[in-house]
Amino acid sequence: MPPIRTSREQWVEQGLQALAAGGPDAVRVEVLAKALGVTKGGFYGAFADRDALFEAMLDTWERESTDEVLERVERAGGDAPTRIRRAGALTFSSERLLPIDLAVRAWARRDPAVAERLRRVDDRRMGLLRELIGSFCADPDEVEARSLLAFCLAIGEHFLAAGHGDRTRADVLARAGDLLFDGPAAPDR
Amino acid sequence: MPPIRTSREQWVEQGLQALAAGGPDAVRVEVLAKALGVTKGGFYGAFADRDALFEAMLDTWERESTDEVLERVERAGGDAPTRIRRAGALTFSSERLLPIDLAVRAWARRDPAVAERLRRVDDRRMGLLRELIGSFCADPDEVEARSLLAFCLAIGEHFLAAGHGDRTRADVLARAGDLLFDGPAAPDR
DNA sequence: TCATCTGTATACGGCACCGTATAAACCGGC
DNA sequence: GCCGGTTTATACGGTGCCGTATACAGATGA
Repeated sequence: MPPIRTSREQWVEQGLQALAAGGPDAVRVEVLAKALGVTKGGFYGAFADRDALFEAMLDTWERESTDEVLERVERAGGDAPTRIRRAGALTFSSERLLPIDLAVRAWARRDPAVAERLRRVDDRRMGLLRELIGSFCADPDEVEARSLLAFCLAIGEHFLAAGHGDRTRADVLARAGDLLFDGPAAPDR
Repeated sequence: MPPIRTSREQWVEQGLQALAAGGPDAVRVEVLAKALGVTKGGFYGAFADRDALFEAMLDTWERESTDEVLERVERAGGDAPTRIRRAGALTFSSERLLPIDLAVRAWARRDPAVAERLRRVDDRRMGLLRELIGSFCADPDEVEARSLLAFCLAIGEHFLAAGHGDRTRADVLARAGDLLFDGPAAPDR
């Protein structure tokens, strides 16, 4: 028996790249096949149909975005702030995960099944943020508000087109992070 | 000569609704025609092609999102905080503008021409935020950081799926707004 | 009333894509 | 070498959509 020339994983990976670049409407079986250097002939041996590919893509994304990130973070250890920053970096500085994440977010606005998966992922991330911020902020309401602000900053930043005059986006982000991750009576710096 | 039965404005409006509901890929000439109760026959008298409709849609969106909002805000008057809150409400509490805004944001990530328009719109909005926050915060770097946080909160909130336990999203948003729109030495509440 | 002008319905060719069917290419085991 | 099973190339029918061409309908102005 010949080895599998194009595995399910390859189709999923190519599908995720297409999703990141052009949204779910850009995930076309024949286009993926061309990108893989084959025709669509083999696709329907690995997947029942296009929807089955979507399911597999979302499975992969969900696992990579939560379990794999958290596992790596826990293995590396460190205190709460360190762990959180590492988790954020693994997700939102990832050349691979970030564009997929943003595409899934836009997709979730018009597909309830995607929205439910995103909710599972985001709930775990919010849990981490609460853990970090709760380590220096006592008021639970304020912990929740700061966590939401931090999460919205990490996501919304990529959907915002405004400039900042002389400053760079990185400068402003750094300062915003200081505001969020300092206690309420922080001295001016 | 018969009156125009389906005006450019009607095509644009239907196109914006489709954009809001399903992204640019959902803006299909024949689908819009069916929604308007006509066939696509008349479309190509009003627009050269589908791209011309996109241009007109973005023109309308850009004008409604900036000039019309700002004009109404200035006409209503009030101090800086009042004007800003009114501008935010007109945009992000609008059943009409909000979904279009979010769709344009996702679209801008893969179309440079859309990204440039969004930048013009966002720059004006950031200008307003600086004006509000500058009215009670002296440090320009902090003004910029708080403005970015506020803008990211307004946008990112709609791309975030996480829940907040017993609290409602509105509760958490209100508390986050307090954090942003109070001075740095705000007393606990 | 009739010519005319304008927006529309309809029909068409073309393209991209989905999912199926079938046959050929391929490799491990005999 | 040959077999058997698996993967793939190719061809096909079907669908949905774009943009064009053409004919029709209805209001307007002579």
